[in-house]
Amino acid sequence: MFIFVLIVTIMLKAERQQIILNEVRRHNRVLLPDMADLVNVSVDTVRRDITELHRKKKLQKVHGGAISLGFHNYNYQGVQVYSKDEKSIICEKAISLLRDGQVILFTGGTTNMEMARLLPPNLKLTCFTPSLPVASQLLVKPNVEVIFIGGRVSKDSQITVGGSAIHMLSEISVDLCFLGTHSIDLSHGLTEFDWEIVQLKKSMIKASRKIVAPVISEKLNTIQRYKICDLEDIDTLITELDPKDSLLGYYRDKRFELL
Amino acid sequence: MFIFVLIVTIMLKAERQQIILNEVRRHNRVLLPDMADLVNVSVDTVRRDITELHRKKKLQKVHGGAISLGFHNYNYQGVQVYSKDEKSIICEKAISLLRDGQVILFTGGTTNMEMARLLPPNLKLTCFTPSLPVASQLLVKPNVEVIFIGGRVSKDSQITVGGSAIHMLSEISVDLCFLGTHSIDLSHGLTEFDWEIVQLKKSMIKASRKIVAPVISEKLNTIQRYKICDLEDIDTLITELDPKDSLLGYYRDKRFELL
DNA sequence: AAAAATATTGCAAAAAATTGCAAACCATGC
DNA sequence: GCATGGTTTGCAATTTTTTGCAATATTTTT
Repeated sequence: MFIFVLIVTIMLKAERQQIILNEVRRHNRVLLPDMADLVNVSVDTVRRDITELHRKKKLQKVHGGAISLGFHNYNYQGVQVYSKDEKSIICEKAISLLRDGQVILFTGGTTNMEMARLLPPNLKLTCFTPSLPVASQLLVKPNVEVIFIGGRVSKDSQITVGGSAIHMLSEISVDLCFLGTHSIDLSHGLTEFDWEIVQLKKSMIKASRKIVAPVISEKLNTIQRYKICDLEDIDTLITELDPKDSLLGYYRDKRFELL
Repeated sequence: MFIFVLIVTIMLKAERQQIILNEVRRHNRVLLPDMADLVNVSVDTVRRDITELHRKKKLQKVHGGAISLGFHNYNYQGVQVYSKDEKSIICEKAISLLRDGQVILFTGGTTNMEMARLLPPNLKLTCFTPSLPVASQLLVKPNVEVIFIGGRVSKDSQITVGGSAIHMLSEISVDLCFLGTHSIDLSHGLTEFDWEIVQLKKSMIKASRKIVAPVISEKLNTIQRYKICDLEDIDTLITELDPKDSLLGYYRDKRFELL
């Protein structure tokens, strides 16, 4: 004998959209398949619902689901005037250094932001950063815990600087620091044009066991006003060039690793 | 032997509509065929009844049935069109409270974000916030100094939470706090569904001399799981409604200011 | 560069809405 | 009683909406 118990909860479209909207409001970010499961319809239908709610300005439709209107995501498309290839090569090399469970420190800058964007979603990390754009990129990675270094935010760079940030850095110790920089030079080391950011980066160096500097070759052999550290202070230099490239000449004599 | 018992209750139209209306109020939503079954008429008739009740604004007619007006609160067509206007009305009132030189604390949420976006460019403020979206809006204001409250960032809300943030808050004291909230109720006060955010907001209240709560009327008389504070703890309640609006009834008896 | 996930589009079946219409019903007044 | 005009109700034909599916692009991830 078979007993079929079929429980079909018929749901109105309006009701369904209400549930989706509540879920978005509550979690700020929902995935399409989750919603389809929740309200028991196909993903196509949920997609259509989300599209409709998007048209009505009740939420923001994004690839893979929806986010609440208040949820700001930095899309620095404009910044990508840089050759994307060089940057992704560097990021790829940098990401290959990462292992599950590590605690990482990211400075600001477009390279670090791109790197955060390219992090594989399965990588489990704890990331500290004083950069708003970097943080917002990291936030969409499901397995990354983000800890923001607070303090006064510099308008230009969208990085927290100043005593409070430096104090917070003095209390942490991380495995790896990806140190973005504006200029690098054989004799002058790493330099920057903003005094406050230099102070911050000095603290970051102190807080990190290993320093990795991703540097686009354009920045090689340029100098800015203020010094962050010597070449000797960094452990790994990453460029998009072949390590045998002539541009890297004297850098090879240094003790750090060249990728 | 068959016994047919046919009970036909002859029903007046008004009576029928009252039953439908009660059913809607009780269940928040009804399906058209169910109603036809309940009141023993064709679906066409019920449809006509619902259309009529919809015209009279007693319920909301939707495809396949009807939903109660209270239920979809902040969802439905008419409401959401105004949603942005409501928010700007609130923001305008809130911004009118600000003076040059003040030190302000913004929580997260869409209202605070919108408010940050609408700040007049000439206003000179120092703003603390644990919210990434709010911070990024504040950053484009030339005369606003932004200080970010650091700590672990909650993925859902893009707000820093946890001990570090609370500690940082314990060291500051500001003039005004714009306290966003999910729900407000006469007897339950301000409530929220996320425990960590509640803790954070409690700290924010302690750090502020004056508490202003901008609340869209949709959120009035709703309750969430965890309590932030009593109504008595806030100094000003801002809604988009006219202070004489009946919805605000008992709120007028409270000691705080109503805008 | 390949693979996986997500979007888009067109389509068809089912459900629901609309429309026109006629029968039934009600209240008047003759 | 009976005719008149108005309302209500159910029915059927037609149109619209909703929904899932499949084939095809596009985006994201590996």
